[in-house]
Amino acid sequence: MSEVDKRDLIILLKNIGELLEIKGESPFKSRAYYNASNMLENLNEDIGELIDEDRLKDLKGIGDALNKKITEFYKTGRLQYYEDLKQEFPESLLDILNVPGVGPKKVGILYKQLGIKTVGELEYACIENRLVELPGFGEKTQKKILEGINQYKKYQGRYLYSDAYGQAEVIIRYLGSLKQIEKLEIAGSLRRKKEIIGDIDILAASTDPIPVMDAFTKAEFVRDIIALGDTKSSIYTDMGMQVDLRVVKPEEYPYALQHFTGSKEHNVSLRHRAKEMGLKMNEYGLFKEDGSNVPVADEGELYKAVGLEFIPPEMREDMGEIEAAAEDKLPKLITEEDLKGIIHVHTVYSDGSCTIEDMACRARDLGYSYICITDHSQSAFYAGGLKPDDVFRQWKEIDELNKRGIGIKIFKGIESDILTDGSLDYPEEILKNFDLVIGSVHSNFGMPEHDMTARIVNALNNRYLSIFGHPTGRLLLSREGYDMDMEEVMEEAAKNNKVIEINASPYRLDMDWRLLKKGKDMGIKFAICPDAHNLQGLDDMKYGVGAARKGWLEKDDVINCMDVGSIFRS
DNA sequence: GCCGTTTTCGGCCCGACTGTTTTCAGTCG
Repeated sequence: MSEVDKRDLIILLKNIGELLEIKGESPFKSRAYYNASNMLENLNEDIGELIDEDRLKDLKGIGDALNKKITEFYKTGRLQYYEDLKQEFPESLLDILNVPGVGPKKVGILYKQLGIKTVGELEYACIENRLVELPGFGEKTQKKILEGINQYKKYQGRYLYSDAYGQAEVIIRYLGSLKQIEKLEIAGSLRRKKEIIGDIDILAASTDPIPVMDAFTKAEFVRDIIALGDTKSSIYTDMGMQVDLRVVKPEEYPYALQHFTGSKEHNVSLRHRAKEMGLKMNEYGLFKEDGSNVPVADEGELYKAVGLEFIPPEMREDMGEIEAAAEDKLPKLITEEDLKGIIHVHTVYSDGSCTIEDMACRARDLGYSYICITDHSQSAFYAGGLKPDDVFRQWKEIDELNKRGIGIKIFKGIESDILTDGSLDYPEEILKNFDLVIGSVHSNFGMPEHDMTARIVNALNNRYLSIFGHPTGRLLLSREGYDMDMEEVMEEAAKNNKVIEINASPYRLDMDWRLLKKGKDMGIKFAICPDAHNLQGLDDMKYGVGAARKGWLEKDDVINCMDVGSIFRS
C-alpha cells in the first residue's frame, strides 16, 4: 500500500469514528476506529503486505469487522460502510468539529434539528439566533460557538512549534514572578516538541491557586478568558493562541506533570498498564487499591513505580516507548551537545544574507568545530544559484579563510537542485570537487507520484550526492509535500548509503520524525541541518534535534555527530 | 468494535469546567 493510500486509510478510520460519535453510537465503538487509525499510523509495516498474508487481524485493535473493512478499502479503494455513513451524515460535518466548543453531540443536534452541514451555515444560524432554542443549548452556548468560529477562521488553532514556544516563554516569565508559584513548567505537546502545536499547556504547583488564576487571567497578554476555575483556567492570548494553566498542590506536581505532558495516547497506555498492576493513575497521584498513594519525587520515580525506565517527553507518543521502557530498551537519545558541526548553510553567494565568514564565526561561537557552506546551484535562478564561476570564486574564498584560520574548519558544499530528470545541477568535474553535495527538489513540485519517485531515486543513485535535502518539500501549515513513494525512496537511500536530511527549520522539520525510527531500522543515517539563511538560522539546530529525539535517534544515527573524515570527501 | 491468566460477555482511562440543568451532559485535554 502506498504512503498516500495509507494516509487515506488512516483518515478514513478517524472520520468513521467521528461520524459514529455524531450519530450517537457507542463511544467505545468510535474509539475502536480511533485506536485502529492511530495504531496504523504508527505501524512500520506495509499494510498491503499484511492483508495479502492475512496477518492484519493479528494486530492489536483489529478484529473481524475492521479486518474486513480495511481489506475492502485496500482491494477496491473505497468502503461501502463509509459511503453509507456519509449518506446519513455528510463528511462536511467533520470540519465543524474543529470549531472549539463544538463536539460530536452538538454537531449531531445541529445537523438533525437545523440541517447545519458546514461551519458557514453554523455561523449564519448563530447570527440569526437560531441555536438558543435547541435542547442543551442556550444564549451563552450560541455566543461561545460564534467566538469559536472566529477563532477557527482566524487561526485554525495551529501554530509552528517555534511560535508557540516563543509565546510560552513570555507566559512562563510572567508566571515565574508570582510568589505563590513553587514550581512551573511547560507541559503538553510543546514539552513533547511536536512540530505543530494546538494550544499551550502550563503546569504550576502552588498551595494558593486563586491568586495565581487571578493573575493569569488578568495578564497583559490575555485577549479573552475561555474558562476560569480554581485549578484550571484557559485564555486566548493577544496572538490568538489558547493557553491552559493548571495549578496543583506541590505534592501532586510529578503526577500532574506526567499527566499533562501526554500524549493522550501515551497516557491511556500508561494508565492501562497501571491498572493491570492494580494501581489507579491520575493527575493527583498513583493510588493502590486501598486508596493510599505511591509517593514519588519526580517523573522518573513515577515511571519507575509502574516498572518503567524514564521515558523522555519527546518519545511519549505511544509508538512503542512503553514496551521498550519495560524491557530497558529505550534509546539513548541524541542531544544538542552531541553535534559537532553544521551542514547546509546559505550565504550572500545565493539567497543568504550573511557572508561565509560571518556564518562560520557564529557557528564557531556556538561551539561547532566545522561548517559546510551549501549555497544553491545554478538552476535555482530565483535564489541566485551559483554559476560555475561563482562556485570557483567561493572555493577560493573558503580556501583563503581556512588558510588564515578563523577557529573553525569550513567545508565546500552545494545544495544542488535535483533536476526534473533526477540529474544534479553541475557537470561531473565540478561535482566531484565539492566536499559534500546535498540534493534537493526545488522545482516541478506537481509531478505525478511515479515520476517524482523516479526522479528522486535517480538522484539517489548519483555517486556525488551525499545528502537528500528536505525530502518531502513540505512547508508546515502552508504547503503539502510533493507526491512520492517515501517507502521506495527510503529503500533506495538505504541501499546506496545516502544520508537523509532532517531539515531543522521550524517551517519544515522535514523529514518527518514519524519516519525516522523506520529509517534507522533500515540502516539509514541522518543529517540535522539548519538550512540557515542568516545568523539566527543557525539557532534552529535545536528544533532538528527535537525532531530527531521524537524519532528515537541516537548520536550514532546522525552524521554531524561523527568525525569529519566519515562525512566529507576531502 | 475490540478483547481475554476473572475470556465469548461485559467491560473499555480519568477528571475539570461550563452551561443548562435541578443532577448532569457535553467538551476538552
